[in-house]
Amino acid sequence: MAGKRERIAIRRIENLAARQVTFSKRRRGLFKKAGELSILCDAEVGLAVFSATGKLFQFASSSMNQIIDRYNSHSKILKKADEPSQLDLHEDSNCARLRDELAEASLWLQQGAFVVSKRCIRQYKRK
Amino acid sequence: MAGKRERIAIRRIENLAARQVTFSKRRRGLFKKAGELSILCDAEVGLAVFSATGKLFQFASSSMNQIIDRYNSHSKILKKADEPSQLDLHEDSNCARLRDELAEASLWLQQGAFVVSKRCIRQYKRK
DNA sequence: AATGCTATGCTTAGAAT
DNA sequence: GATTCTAAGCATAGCAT
Repeated sequence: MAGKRERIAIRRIENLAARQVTFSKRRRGLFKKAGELSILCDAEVGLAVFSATGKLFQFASSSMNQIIDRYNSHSKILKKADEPSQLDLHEDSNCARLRDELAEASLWLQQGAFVVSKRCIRQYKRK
Repeated sequence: MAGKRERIAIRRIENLAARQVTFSKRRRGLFKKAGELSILCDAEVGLAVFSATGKLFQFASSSMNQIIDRYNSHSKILKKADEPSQLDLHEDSNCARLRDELAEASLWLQQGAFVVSKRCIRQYKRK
């Protein structure tokens, strides 16, 4: 009845059912630990997990977009710290990123059977 | 001599030295678990941690850029993970969610000395 | 700041539901 | 495919170095 447990090797679990169960259990454990680390140590944590079947699971102590932006700026600054006109190099990518985000948000809303309200747009434009 | 251990509450550790030690230990544990999950379950895992002092630690089972790209193409389309409540999972409405994202993107651009172009807004409204 | 120790709490493999 | 149960295996809090 009770499972007698042995240590497992860290390699791909071949049995599909066992792999799925382990994925479910360990994923929950990982997300819990990520949340605990962010709270205990005042850290910003972002975690994205894609299952073998392509499903996305995510955790973000703040918001994932904020973390990705911070990651990108961190990486770029590290890579191009000696680059004099750094901001200029980012213009196109920043604009493209924004358009992508707007497009994604729009798609998200459409699939949620919503339409972006004109009031949201007006509020946004006033900022 | 041996530390008698009690369960700890999950809240910010006030003592700086203790917080740093815990950050170091738990961060290692978290990265180890992330790697194990990716191998055992054939999952793609990306993890970014910013310490309270702004230092970046990252893990990616493939490459972080690849994971971010995959995230961007999935995040707004697929349903969220089963992760127990974090800030960005509980917006009251999709409208608020969108507005926050737009504000975030706008802030990002402003920090890069940009203003959101009106053309971006018009493109967005047409969708 | 990082590492070793060890008792204790937490995670989870395996089996059953 | 998720959840429950139990016993092992693991992670780690508190100290000491």
